[in-house]
Amino acid sequence: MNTRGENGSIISQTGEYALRAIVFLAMDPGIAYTTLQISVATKVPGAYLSKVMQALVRAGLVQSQRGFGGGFLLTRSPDSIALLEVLDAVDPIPRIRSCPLGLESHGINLCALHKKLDDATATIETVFRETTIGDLLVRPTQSIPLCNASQQ
Amino acid sequence: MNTRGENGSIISQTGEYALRAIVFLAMDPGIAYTTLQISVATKVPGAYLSKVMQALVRAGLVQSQRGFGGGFLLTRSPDSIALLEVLDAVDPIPRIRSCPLGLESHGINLCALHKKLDDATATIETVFRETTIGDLLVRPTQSIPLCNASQQ
DNA sequence: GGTATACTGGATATAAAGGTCCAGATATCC
DNA sequence: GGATATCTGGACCTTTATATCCAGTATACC
Repeated sequence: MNTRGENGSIISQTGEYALRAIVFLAMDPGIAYTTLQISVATKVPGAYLSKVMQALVRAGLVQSQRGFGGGFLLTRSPDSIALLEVLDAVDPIPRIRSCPLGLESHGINLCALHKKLDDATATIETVFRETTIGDLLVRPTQSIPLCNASQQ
Repeated sequence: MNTRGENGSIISQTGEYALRAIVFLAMDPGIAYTTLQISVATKVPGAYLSKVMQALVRAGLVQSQRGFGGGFLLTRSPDSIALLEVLDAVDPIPRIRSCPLGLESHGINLCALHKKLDDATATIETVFRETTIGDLLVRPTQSIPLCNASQQ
C-alpha cells in the first residue's frame, strides 16, 4: 500500500535530511556553510533544507549567521550530539505510550502486539541515543571504511 | 516538521492495521470473521481494512470466503507467521541498499551515517522476522500480561 | 549609506498515505 | 431462483509530509 519509493529509511525523509546536514557541518566544525553549500553537498532540496535548518537552529543544535560570510555552524562538539537529538529536533521517534485501541473491550493479545512494537522502537531509540555524530566521522588516523563495498 | 499525531509507531499505519487484523484472526484459528467484525474488534476503519485484507489475501497469509458465513481466515498456524511477513504483505520495511547520494562526490562520513541507519533498520527487521504471531498470543496457561500497567 | 549576501517565516503547491464509496462478483440460505 | 451476505476492485476524497517561492530582515563589505 506504500511503495516508499523515495525515502527508503526507517526514519522520515526530513529526519534523514537533518542528519545529513549535521554530519556535513561536523566535518568542519567552526566553519559556517550556507544553505546552498549544504544543499549541494548533501543533495537535499535547497528550499526544503532551509526549513530543516531553521528547526535545527530552534533546537539549539546549530547557530545561524546572516549576511555575507554567514551560514550555519554547530553549537557543540560532534561528539556531544546524539543522533536522537537531531531527529527529535525535526521529527521525534514516536513511542507507543497508551493502547491505540483504548482499554475497554480490546483484546489482551493486541496489547501484546503494541508492547512488541514499542520494544522494537525503544531499541532503535537507544541506538540513536548512544550514537553521536562524532561516531560517524572518519578520522584521518582511522582506516577508510568499506564505502564502495556497501553502496554499489 | 512531522507531528505524527495519529500513527505513533515506527511502522506505517497500514502495517499496524495488518498486524492487528492478523493477531485478531489468530485468536480463533479456523473461524472466519467478516471485515466488519475485524474492524470493530481492532478499531480499524472498515473501508480501509477491506483494502488491507485484500493485500493479506494476495500475500497468501489469509484466505477469503464470500457470501453468507464468509469472511477471512488464516491459512497457516499463528506460530508459523512472522510479524515481518505481515508487514511485507502491505508495506515492507525499507532497507538502504545503495547510497542515497550516489557515489561520485559524496562524503565518506555521510556513508557512515547511512550504514548506521541501515544497521538500526536491520535490527528491527530481525526482531520482526524472529517474532511470530503465536508469540503474541496469551495462552490460558500463561499469566495475564501487564496490560493495564503498560497502557493507561 | 548602498549593495550584495544570507537567513527567516509565511503562503502555496505537489506527492503520497490514509480513507471512503459503490457497482460488480460470489456464495449461502430458503 | 430470489433474497441476503460478503468479498473485490476501481474511482475518488482527505490529510499529511515534502517541497517551492518570495517578501522581509539582518549582516558584511566598500
